[in-house]
Amino acid sequence: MNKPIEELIGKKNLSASPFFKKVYTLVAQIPEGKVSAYGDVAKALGISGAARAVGTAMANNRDSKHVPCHRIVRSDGNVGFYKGGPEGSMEKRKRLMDEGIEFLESSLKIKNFDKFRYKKFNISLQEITKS
DNA sequence: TGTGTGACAAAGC
DNA sequence: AGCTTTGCCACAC
Repeated sequence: MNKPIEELIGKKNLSASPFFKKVYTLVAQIPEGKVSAYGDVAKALGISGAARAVGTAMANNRDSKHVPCHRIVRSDGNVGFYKGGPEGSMEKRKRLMDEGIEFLESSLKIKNFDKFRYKKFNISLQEITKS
């Protein structure tokens, strides 16, 4: 038997689990030119302490075409990791800059984080409730 | 059931 | 302003 592709590329198939599906649904709402923190997403789901779990969800995102995981950053304005780890941080920064996000000079930190921060997620009761 | 993992966060220094 | 420490959570095995 061949190994599943997920294993070959270093990702596991977490995207099917309920929690991650909800996360992806929210992240998909973030418009271009806006960013949100891992913790913001967790909070929107009513699990304010699950920032770390949101990070896990991003690391295992299978559908970057519809789930703009580069728009999820750290609560202090640092871009955080991308595409599996710190190697991707610069690319993440570039992608965000291309969308109009401003950065501090030679830094991975967003300037005026507040100004670009998106928190108003639309959550239907259904999405939360459905286990 | 219990343990280990990680793209985090807030507090402490 | 930049560490380190400690707490957190969902999920895989």
